[in-house]
Amino acid sequence: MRVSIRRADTPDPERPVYVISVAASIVSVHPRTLRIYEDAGLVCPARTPTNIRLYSETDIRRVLWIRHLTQNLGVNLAGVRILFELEERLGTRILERLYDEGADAARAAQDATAATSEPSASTA
Amino acid sequence: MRVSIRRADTPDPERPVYVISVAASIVSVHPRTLRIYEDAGLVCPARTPTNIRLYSETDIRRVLWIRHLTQNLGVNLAGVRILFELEERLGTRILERLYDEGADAARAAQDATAATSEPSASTA
DNA sequence: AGAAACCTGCCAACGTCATTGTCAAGAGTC
DNA sequence: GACTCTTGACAATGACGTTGGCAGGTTTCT
Repeated sequence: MRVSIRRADTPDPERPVYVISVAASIVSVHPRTLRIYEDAGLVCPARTPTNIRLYSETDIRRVLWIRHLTQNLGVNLAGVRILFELEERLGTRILERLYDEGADAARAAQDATAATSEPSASTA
Repeated sequence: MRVSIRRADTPDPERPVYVISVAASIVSVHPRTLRIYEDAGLVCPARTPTNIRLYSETDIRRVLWIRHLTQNLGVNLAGVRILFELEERLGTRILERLYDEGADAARAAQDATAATSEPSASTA
């Protein structure tokens, strides 16, 4: 019957599942960095009733965007905040355009390195 | 009939008029800074046939945006470049929204008085 | 012609930021 | 009970933004 607690059968990207150490290893950053992002208002992971951070897939995706913007495009956290707020205000997926743009630049730059496992354009 | 060389009777904001020292004093920065902005691809002042930079009103406006974004909002030059490219891609005046946003933040920060005529659509 | 301002390129200083890292004391989880 | 989480502080490293100077050369104005 399997009426047990539902696990991966509900692929809700909003569901908070990853504790900070797991989230940090997923996105390959120090847990400290994730806390800094949160202090900067760039990610808002859920909390357990006992105050433990839990990151959802959406949170992870968001962090990957921050990494892409800061590491690949050189934008600082203030710029990331502006872009996020802008996207929210415009209700548009401007980040995807940015990613395409970055991809264009990167491709034009060296063209090598296929296998782009970066934040995929979910496209809704 | 005054068919002489036309001066201020053509208020074309695109016309290159200010040499770098004048432009720098207008926007209150070091000439060095303007050259850095140009190296970063953020402004492209015209040049005389003998290679002297000439800034138009539009260029000045653009530099003032850079100053606003960097000094008031803390965005770095990479972020400014992204925002400029984004605005160009979208064909929208997103910078003005940013300015309103910054004005809102500043007003809300120091002008703690109520009387808010707008129900800022946060809450999500 | 001569002074002043422009050009490019380099270097340097100062403050700030981004990231990682650690240590502490306390609380939650397995 | 051992491990991981919480916040808060402190520090080191590397990079960036801005101003500033200096070199040697060209353009502009008087």
